[in-house]
Amino acid sequence: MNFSFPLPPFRLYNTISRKLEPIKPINPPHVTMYACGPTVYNLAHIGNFRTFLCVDLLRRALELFGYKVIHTMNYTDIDDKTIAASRAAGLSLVEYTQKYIDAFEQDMQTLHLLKPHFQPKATEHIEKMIEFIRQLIDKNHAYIGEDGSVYFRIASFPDYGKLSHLEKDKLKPGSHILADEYIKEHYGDFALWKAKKPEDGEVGWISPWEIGRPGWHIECSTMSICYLGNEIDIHCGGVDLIFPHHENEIAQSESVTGQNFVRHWFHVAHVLVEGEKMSKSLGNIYTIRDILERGFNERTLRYHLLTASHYRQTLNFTWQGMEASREAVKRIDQWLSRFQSLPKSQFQLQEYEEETRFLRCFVEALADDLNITEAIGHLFDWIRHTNRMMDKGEPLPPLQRSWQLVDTILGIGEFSVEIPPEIQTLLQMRAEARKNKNWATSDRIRQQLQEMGWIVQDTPEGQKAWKV
RNA sequence: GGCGGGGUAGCCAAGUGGUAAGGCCGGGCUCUGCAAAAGCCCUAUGCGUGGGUUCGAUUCCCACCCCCGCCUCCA
Repeated sequence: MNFSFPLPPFRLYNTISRKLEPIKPINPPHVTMYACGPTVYNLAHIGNFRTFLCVDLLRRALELFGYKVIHTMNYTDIDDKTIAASRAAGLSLVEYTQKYIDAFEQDMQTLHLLKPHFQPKATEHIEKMIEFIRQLIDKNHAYIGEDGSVYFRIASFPDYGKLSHLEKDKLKPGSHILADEYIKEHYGDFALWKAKKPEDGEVGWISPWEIGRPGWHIECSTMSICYLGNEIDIHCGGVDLIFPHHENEIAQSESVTGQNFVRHWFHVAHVLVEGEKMSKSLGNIYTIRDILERGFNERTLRYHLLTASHYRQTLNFTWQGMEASREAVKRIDQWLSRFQSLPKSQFQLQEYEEETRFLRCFVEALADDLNITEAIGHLFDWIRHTNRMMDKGEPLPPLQRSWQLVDTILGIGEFSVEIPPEIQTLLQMRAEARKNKNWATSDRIRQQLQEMGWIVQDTPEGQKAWKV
C-alpha cells in the first residue's frame, strides 16, 4: 500500500515493559508472530475469538504498514480436557480433537480471520518437545520427580517472573494445590513431561522417562522456536496466559537457547457477558453459532468484537451492544451502496485533501497501539462528510479506494447482495407498478418482500434491496 | 496480602494541561405517494469523591470510595 504521507512508527504496548514501544523486528520487513491458539475440546466462544480477532487486527495493521508477517497459531490438542472429553465421547484423541479443529476453522472463516501461515498441532511435535526437555535436564534446569514426571526448576532461572512481575519467592500455594505437589522442589515448578496416569486411558508417548505426555507450556516454546526461531518479534494471547503460561514459556525457552525469547508481548483483555464472567453455571458462554442463531450476522459480530472497545480493555458483551453495532454496520453498508451506485463520472477528485487527512488519521490511530475505536471515529466522520457531498451532487474522490484500505483492517467485506431471480422478478414488478403510480400494488409487493426477508428502499437511483 | 486494569452523557466508547471524538438510542426539520435511507440541528458547564499544583485540570500530584482481572494449566 502506498501512502501520500509518511507512516508513523508503529507503537504497541509491551506487557513485559508495561510501556508503549515501537515495533523493532529482528529481520525487517519480516515480523514473526506466534499466537497461543485454542484447546480443541469444545467450540470456541466469543471470548476466545475476541482474542484471535485482535491478533488478526494486529497482523492486518502490520501488513498495512508494509511488514511481512509470519503468523503461527498452534492447536493444543493434548491436555487434561481433551483427554477427558474424548474418553467421555468414546473417541480417540485425534478423532475427537479433529472435530473441533474443523469447527474452529469454520468459525475462523465465518469471522473473516486471516489464515495463519502455520497451524501446528501439539501432538505432531512430541519428538521435538522430548528433545527440548532433554536439553533442559542436561542443563540442570529440570529434574525427574518421584512420580516419573519431569519438572522445570524455576530456581534455576533468575529472571523467573519478569513478564508477570511476580516474585518467585512470593509465589504461594493456592487452595487448589494438587495432591502431588510435594513431589516438586518448589511449588512454582511446573511439569514439562507428565507421567501416564490411569485417567489418561490410551493416551501416552514413549520417552526417555516414563510413558506419558507433554506438559502444557512446552508445546508453545517448542513450536515457536521450531517455526519462527529462537527469538521472535511478537507473542500473543489472552491476559490470562501471562501467568503462568507465558512466564513458563520464557523460562523454558531462554534456559535452552540462552537467548531472549520474545521481543514484544501482546495480551488481549477478556470478554464479560452482561457484566459477568462467562461460566457454565451462568449459562452465558456464547459460541459464534449461538450469536448467529440470535439473528445477528457474522459481519456485525466481527465488527462488534473488534471495535466495541480497545483490545486492552475488558469488553462487556451485551445484546444492546450488538444492536448498536448492527446499526453501525448498516450505516456503513448504506454509504457503500450509495456511492457504489453512482456513475464513474462523479468521481473526479483524484487529489482531495480531506481524503488524505482521513486516511492519515485512520492509520495514525492504528499505529497508536491499535486504537481501532478512534480509527472508527474517523471513518464515521468521513462517511458523514462524503454523504454531504453526495447530497449536494458534488464531485467525489475515489471512495472505493479509501474504503478498500479501511476494509483491509476491518475485514467486514463489501456490501454486495446476490439477489435471487424470484426476488428480482418481484422488484421488477414493483418498479413497473411504481412507474404507473400504482401505490397499492407497490406497497403490497414491498410487504411481500419483507415477509420473504428482503427490505426494499426507494432512492433517487431507484429501488434498493437487501436481506435482513 | 502482592501485581495490574478501570470508573467520561440513557447505553457503548476515544481523548487532551486550555476548556469534552465517534457509534447506538431519543427529539426537531428537510426530502418523500407512504415507508426507509440520507443530510442538517439538538442531546455531559460535565469526565467516581475530596484536597493540592497551575493563569487554567477531566487530563499532573496526594488521599479516599467503588468495580474488575491475575497470583499454577482459563483467550
